[in-house]
Amino acid sequence: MRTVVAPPATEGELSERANALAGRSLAWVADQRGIEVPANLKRDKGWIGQLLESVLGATAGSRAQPDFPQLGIEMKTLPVSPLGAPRQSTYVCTAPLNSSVGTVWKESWVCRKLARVLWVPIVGNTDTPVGERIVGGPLFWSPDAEEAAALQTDWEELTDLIERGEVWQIDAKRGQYLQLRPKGANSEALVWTLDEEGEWVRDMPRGFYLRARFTAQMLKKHFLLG
DNA sequence: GAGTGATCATTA
DNA sequence: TAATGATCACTC
Repeated sequence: MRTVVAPPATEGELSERANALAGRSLAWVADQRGIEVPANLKRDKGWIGQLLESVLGATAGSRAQPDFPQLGIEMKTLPVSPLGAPRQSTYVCTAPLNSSVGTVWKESWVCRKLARVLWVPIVGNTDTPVGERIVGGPLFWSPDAEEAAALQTDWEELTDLIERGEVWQIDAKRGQYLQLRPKGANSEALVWTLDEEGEWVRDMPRGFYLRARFTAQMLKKHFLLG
């Protein structure tokens, strides 16, 4: 059995661990943990994220909590091209379609999840073998006033529609930076939600995602200021 | 090529 | 079933 890496006690310690991985290949990182590198991610879509969680000492599991509960930090890998451009949108959290709570931005899952994030860029293209992709320099991030305001605007628009029972007419085109997309095992997956008339109906589970243009701007700011 | 909608694995 | 980790794959 593999040993478990103890959670970092401080953000500084987490930063040290993350920086120690910068420049390393995923094959090297996986070898540290005695983990095999899959030929492709077709059936292991979350492999990179779970590998990094394992090596950094994040709490394993799929609980609705930050990866580092004591530090209040969420870790996310970010696939980027060799030029540094994000290749995909980033999943934030599940959208609550059936709960009557959290209608205030500051208390929302999105706001709390993004309050403090450790971004770990993974450099490579789709055709780059998984093991040859390189871990980039970590970025500890919190949204600035501008970013927070933009996210809040998008979140409020989407949340308002959910509350009005109009989830069925939301598609991924809404939202400047934050979008709502299907997030289930497949298109057949169902969850309970309320329609316009307050009747319980079944619909697709959804999740909030950050558009690539948002993370691209974020990296650009960091690059220019750093 | 970008972006949306679909999908895969695992754990609680 | 619902949450986590995301990328795949098809359409435009």
